[in-house]
Amino acid sequence: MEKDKTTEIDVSVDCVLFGFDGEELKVLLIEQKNPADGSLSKEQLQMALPGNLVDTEESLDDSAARVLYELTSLDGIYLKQFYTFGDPDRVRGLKDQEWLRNFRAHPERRVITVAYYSLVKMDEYQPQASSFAGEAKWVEINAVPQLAFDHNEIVDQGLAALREELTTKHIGFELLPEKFTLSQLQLLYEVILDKKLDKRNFRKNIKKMDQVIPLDEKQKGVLHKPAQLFRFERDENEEI
Amino acid sequence: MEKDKTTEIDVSVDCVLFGFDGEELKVLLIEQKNPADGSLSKEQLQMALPGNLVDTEESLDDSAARVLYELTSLDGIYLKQFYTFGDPDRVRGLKDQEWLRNFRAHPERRVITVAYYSLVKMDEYQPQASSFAGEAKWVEINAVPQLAFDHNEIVDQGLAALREELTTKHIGFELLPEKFTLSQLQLLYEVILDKKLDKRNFRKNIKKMDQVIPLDEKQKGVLHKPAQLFRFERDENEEI
DNA sequence: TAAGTTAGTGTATATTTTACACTATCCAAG
DNA sequence: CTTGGATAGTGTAAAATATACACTAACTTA
Repeated sequence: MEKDKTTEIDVSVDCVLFGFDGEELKVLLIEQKNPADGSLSKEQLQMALPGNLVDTEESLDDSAARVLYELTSLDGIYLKQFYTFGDPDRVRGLKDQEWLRNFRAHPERRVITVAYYSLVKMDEYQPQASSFAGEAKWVEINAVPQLAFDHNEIVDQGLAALREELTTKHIGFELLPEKFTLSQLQLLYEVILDKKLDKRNFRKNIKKMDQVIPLDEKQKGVLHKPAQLFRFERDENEEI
Repeated sequence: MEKDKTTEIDVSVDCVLFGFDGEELKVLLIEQKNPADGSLSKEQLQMALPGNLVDTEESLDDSAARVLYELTSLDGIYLKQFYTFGDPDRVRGLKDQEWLRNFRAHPERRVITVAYYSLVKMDEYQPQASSFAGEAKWVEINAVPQLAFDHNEIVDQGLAALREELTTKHIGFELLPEKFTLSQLQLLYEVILDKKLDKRNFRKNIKKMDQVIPLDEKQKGVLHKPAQLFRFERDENEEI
């Protein structure tokens, strides 16, 4: 009698894509270009995280990678599941947000979303004419507007997860160009953690991890003492 | 054209229920009593984690609490989401496990599961004639047999999450009776972390958290020096 | 009252974290 | 070619934290 049950629930993934432009930490958000019914004024337009329904034969990780790829054409990017959001009314029944529901889910069904965050080198990123029917924009993390659904909460938790992972596993390199200086790296840490760090202590810490490798090369064309360049070497046993 | 999509995916929750009997760390597993078709020999019987499909109007957290309640009649228990497992074939298509699918999902649909772990005081636990059609058993964590689906992986990751949370947030008290001695608490830590701890250092650590409150009461009826009893006081800003 | 058993306690050492300031090197401008 | 502006790069002392370690106290039972 319990046989052949199904749930009336849709499953999506959402990605909190972090990027760093050398100064500020940003999040990639998408925006509806032309609301289908024209009923939304400029003010009512809301941005949202890139996300999509999970395909029937696709793992959650693959689905998140697909969302990321469709948006950025980037592949092999650091991508990590951090939480699943599943309140019954987190998506359904929000009158203002018809346009978003249109490409996300059946209007009668609730949707739970498995959230990932991802670190993208902004210089490699190519905005893509979207399968999301929206325009992608980098938004400074402290200037994220009110988003659709519960996406503000997802961004907040994603940032918390990023901070945690940055301090314990030092994943920050993923956001920098191939060759970087220690000052650039420090600035990245400071921006993500939102606090100043001590230069000498920071360098001590970084140098005792042996994934940071000095190159035979210095910064060029700067109007001050040029810094040593470094590259990051991934751990053997690490997946992406 | 992307409108009215739905996913062909079922959503369940699974709970890794940890219990401590004063000596060993245990996990609650359920076992099928009478395979419907009688085709499964003793050897083929597999145990599984308690879990269930998420109801249409129920949040994921509520769903996990319900599974826990249906199994133990316990309420207000520490319960934490730790990961969502969603490989396309993690449930569907496993021939040996028809009986489990019978009460879990439609045989044609894949199911993703949001995994929670939970800490249960074993002395308060009352095994319940099950809505799971199976018998519940506490199994020592190091003696967990091969389980159904990907449930061994879920147990492993649940244990890892428990360890993490124990060391950072000291949630272990949830597993002990109301009044406990520091030796009992230390043993609990040792069993979960699977390593010996230094008695004096452990006590120093515990005593500098001010959630552990000494009572005016000592152990009775033991054949050695009776220990001071303590109780745990929850943080103000903590949810369950 | 002696033997068995676990409770309970402090100190010295090692390790990790923090705080802190000056010299070096490049570029551009005068 | 000298000076000023800018960031790079470096070491040490003090504080805080973590570790290692062994004996006395209190109860029960024989």
